[in-house]
Amino acid sequence: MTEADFLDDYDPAAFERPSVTVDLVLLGLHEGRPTALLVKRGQHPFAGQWALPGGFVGIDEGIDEAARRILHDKAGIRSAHLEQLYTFGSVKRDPRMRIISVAYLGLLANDAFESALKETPTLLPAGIDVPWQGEKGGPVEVQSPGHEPLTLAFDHADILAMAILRLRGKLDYSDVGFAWLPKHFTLRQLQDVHEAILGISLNKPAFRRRMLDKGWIEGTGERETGASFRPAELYRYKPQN
Amino acid sequence: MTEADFLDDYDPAAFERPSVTVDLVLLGLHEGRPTALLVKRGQHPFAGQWALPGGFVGIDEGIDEAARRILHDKAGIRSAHLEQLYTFGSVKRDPRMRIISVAYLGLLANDAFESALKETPTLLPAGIDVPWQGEKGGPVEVQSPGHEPLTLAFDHADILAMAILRLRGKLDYSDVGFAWLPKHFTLRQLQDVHEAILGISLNKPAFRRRMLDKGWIEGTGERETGASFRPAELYRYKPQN
DNA sequence: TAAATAGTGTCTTTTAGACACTATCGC
DNA sequence: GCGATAGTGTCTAAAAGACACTATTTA
Repeated sequence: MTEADFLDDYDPAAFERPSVTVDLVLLGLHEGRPTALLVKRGQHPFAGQWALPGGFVGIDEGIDEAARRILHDKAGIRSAHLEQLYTFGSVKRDPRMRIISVAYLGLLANDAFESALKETPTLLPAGIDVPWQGEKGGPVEVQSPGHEPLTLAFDHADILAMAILRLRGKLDYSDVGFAWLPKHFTLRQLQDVHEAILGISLNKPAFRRRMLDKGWIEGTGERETGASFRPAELYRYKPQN
Repeated sequence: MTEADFLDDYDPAAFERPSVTVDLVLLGLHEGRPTALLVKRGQHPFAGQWALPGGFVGIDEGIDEAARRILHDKAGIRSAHLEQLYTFGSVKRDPRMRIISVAYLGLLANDAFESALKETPTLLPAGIDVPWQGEKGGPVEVQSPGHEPLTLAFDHADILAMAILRLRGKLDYSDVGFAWLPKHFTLRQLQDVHEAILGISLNKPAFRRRMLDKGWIEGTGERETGASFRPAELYRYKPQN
């Protein structure tokens, strides 16, 4: 082993180290469409533009742990479906310095989403236009509550687009479709979630068959209340197969 | 904005920074089964055990760039299908210091795989047992060329298991299935690749129909040579849809 | 012509879409 | 009963598995 190899393996101080951050794509279903929670940047670069909430990873903190901490610090949320999305590490992605960012996808149930908005009024619920464009998706458009198009800071538009793609891709072989729903939900609500994520409308009988055949949900025997028409049965997510 | 927020945003020196590395899961099809290229660790920790090839990310180097550099430095390979897999960032994953590692999946065509083995004899081609275990996969067993079970250093067994899962998951909606094949290949070779990755055997007519209907491949009109039986037609991968 | 694999025809099974129909609630 | 939505029956279309059959090459 050469000395260079030795140093490669043993002396990390020989390398200048990048900063590592976590950025969160926090998505909920707001006014019927996928919506992300954004924060406004106060300083340059990208002052005044909207960005994903994020923060530095502490030296004694795992990255998943950091993501949960930032979820709490920036949005006041203690529990959500949180999964790692992708790591963005181009040299120039932050003009100030070298920052490698591990992006996380966070799915917020409606109550968590609304209470985050209420408790942290600086958060912006930005609607996401999800054009169908075949399976592969395409660029997503992010809009202010007044439906004005928004430009995101840094490479955050790429991160957001990747989050939507991931969500779509995992929709029918994982449980992500349930993250936006309360514990008990109707099949129509579940279908609304799928339609919002895919950006298309689905066939009702086929959807019901598919969901029931998967064995992921079970009826509770209870029915929804408050509707001025026939109340639907409430289902619950049944974790294991 | 409080001073703490200001520092959070602007003074990365306030944080001790982790080291960031790239680890490569380099997979080829060797002796009929998925096989990873491993390097032997000379020093503690995990001295004498096998590990994924990896290295530090330079401060002026993007992470994709670092992955390509390490692919070349450690395995002498200049071109391969290389995609980011997942980022591993537990605090204790390296007992010496805080290291966050971005894992990459590299798929090597047969000629690249064999020439890497020849030019870098310290690389070990470790066979991977891929039990079917439903769609979700399970733990993978890694074996030496003599079929002895191997224990991998660090959390590299987890990384490898995730690579296999990724490969399986992407098999029928992406082009990863072609990465292990030469430019021109027979449908039987393509099916062999799929069967090796999935760990099950597939129905021949159904497989052929599916592949041809996808529109991803086209016949070349040429036929394989050297077989002592009816030669199969050679196909090529047709990139765009 | 024998051996071996390439490649196909076709039947069955499964799954998804279409669409109309019935059921059940509040008012 | 009316309006509205829940929930289902059934036909059709598309896709996948099973399996036997034909085709084409070398030796």
